Amino acid sequence: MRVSIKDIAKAAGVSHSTVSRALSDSPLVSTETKERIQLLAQEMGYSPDAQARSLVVGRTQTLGVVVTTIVDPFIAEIVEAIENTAHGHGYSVILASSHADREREMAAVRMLHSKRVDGVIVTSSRVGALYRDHLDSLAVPVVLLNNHSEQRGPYTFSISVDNRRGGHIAATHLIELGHRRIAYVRGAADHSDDLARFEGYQEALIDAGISVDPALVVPSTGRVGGGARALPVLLQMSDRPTAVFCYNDITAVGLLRAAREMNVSIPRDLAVVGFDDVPLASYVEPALTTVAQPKGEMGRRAAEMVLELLLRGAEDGGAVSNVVVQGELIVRESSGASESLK
Amino acid sequence: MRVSIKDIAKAAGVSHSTVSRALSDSPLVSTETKERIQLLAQEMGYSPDAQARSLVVGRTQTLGVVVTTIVDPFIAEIVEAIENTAHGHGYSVILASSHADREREMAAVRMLHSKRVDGVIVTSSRVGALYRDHLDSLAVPVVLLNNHSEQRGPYTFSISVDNRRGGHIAATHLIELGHRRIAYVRGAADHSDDLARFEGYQEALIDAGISVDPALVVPSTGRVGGGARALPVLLQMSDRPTAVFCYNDITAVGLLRAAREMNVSIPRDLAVVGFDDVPLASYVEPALTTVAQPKGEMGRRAAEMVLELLLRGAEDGGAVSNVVVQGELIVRESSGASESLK
DNA sequence: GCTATAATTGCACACGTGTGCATTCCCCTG
DNA sequence: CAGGGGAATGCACACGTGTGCAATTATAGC
Repeated sequence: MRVSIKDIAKAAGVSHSTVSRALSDSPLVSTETKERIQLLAQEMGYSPDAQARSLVVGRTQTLGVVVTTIVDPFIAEIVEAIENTAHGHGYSVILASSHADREREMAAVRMLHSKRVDGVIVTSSRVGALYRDHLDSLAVPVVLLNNHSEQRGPYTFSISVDNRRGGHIAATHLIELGHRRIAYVRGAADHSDDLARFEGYQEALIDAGISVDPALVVPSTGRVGGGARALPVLLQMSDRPTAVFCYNDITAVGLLRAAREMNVSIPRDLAVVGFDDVPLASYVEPALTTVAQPKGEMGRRAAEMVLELLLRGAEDGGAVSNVVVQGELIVRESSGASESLK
Repeated sequence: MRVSIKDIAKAAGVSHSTVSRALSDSPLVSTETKERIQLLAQEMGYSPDAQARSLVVGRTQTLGVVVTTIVDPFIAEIVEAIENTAHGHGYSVILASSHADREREMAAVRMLHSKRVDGVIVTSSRVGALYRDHLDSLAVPVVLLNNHSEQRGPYTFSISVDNRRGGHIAATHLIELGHRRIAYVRGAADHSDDLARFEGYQEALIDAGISVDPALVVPSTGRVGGGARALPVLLQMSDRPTAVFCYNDITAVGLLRAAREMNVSIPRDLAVVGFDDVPLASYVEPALTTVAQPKGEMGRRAAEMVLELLLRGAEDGGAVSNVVVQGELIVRESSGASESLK
């Protein structure tokens, strides 16, 4: 049988109130009884019931995390950081995968609501207006990570990477290596991330006095196959590019693989830069130059933001502002020394 | 303000008991009031409090999952499967990372205990006797995934891959390709997984009438660097092996990378087989032949096992037996057509 | 119309914990 | 010695939900 404070109270010959106070180290209990009760609790194998406690104090010390899938190493790293900082503040994490399915996303929110989580973090979801309302109905602070809508509700805040600046950094890197004909392989059609990275790429070219050639922009899918199919398109151009910036690492990896099969030497024939810094990027051959998203930082700051909102009380959230974090260029082999231009 | 069944009761002019029954669709309530109350509940935005409910029914509909780190894609895939089947049965998952740290492992168990999870799944932890006792003190079914101790407590059950058979399959594959001098690169020194795979490897050789040459067994670390360092050792042997079975994929990947730098052609000069089937295995060049652990199946069965134990009642767990799942050989390029022998 | 029975609803308690308030006891001070 | 005050403890209620039992009402059978 599970032991409650009442059992301890009976064993110690005091009321359950005294036990409750003794275990929370209240100054209202004499030192000796406090020690006696604490010892007794340990002997009897007492474990406090978090449910009962949170029922009365109104807090569960629990954060809800909604992901599309935990299998994505990118997301996993964020969740890891969230779990770590949550743990550091005495919070635990309840996980829900949505699989980008509207129905499951709703179910997840309902579940988190019922479990009375103190706050929610949602990663990489395409948060529609409807879903956002649903989130707001939790009446609990919500932090959106890399979401694709800029809206902000009374309870929702966001953290996202500066895609435009990231695109700028990537293109500038190639420009500084001496490239002037730089292609861009796009992501999925309606993706706002893609748009921002593309804009950054264009700005970098303009800043360097290079005119933007629409012919160098090839549409793709954001997946491995898309990257592979993009390479021949680049090679068949009349005035070939000497470098390419890919929407994301996965696209770049597909392109790299195609390059090997077609005997195109990277970076001698074509310099390649990706985006995200997935684990694979450093394992691939040649290792991929990329703009790293600070996943750990994003997870950590998301958790910290929720915790701060919890401290202030949700209604005072006005003082907390959305956060934009910066990506970092990681130079590896695929952008190389650019021998082709020397 | 959050709305409870009492609020609904007041609005409907009935007692809270009737509301409770109406919402759980009890036959004790007339159809019309049932409908009226359900409608009212929806209008008022009612969300049941899972805490309060589980306080009285004694179940939280929650599973605790303890992992070393969620960043490991191997573990992530298992957790994904657990979350999916748990969700399918109306359970949610609370996640705790231990980082292989004894202190955090203990903290995780304490936390799960307080949160009153109905069951626990622990992946890839080196469960010491002390820790096992700690787990048993939860008085809740516990399933250990790929744990390294065979012990079984009153509440603990286990699911693990058949490492011995996996090693046998890997070695047999190489033998069938015509190899007779097959090396084995070991894992970390005290790892029981390594031992079992090694035994399977030896048995396969013996079954094929090939004598086991201790010189062909090289110690390593189970990490990338260890695999890289193992290659020169193999090459410097007087009677060189034509194939090598590595303790795990990571070791094999390190070896592959070293091979590229040393201009050793895989699989022409050396056939390579790994173990685990990490995502990287299919991306690496040449793609790695490996023995896949059925991660999805393991996660799913772990969750199902816990749920079944929950149904039977924990004390009747005697009828549930530990499970051993089989790995599957996935032939890719690194074991190739073995041209070197023709 | 009366009674037996079924249908519907409310009362009261339980789950385990926290906390405001009253109570008791003791010691100190005037 | 009386009174005041502080320290320590218990009482009782609250949190939101489920449920056994009693109470009330409606229905049916005669």
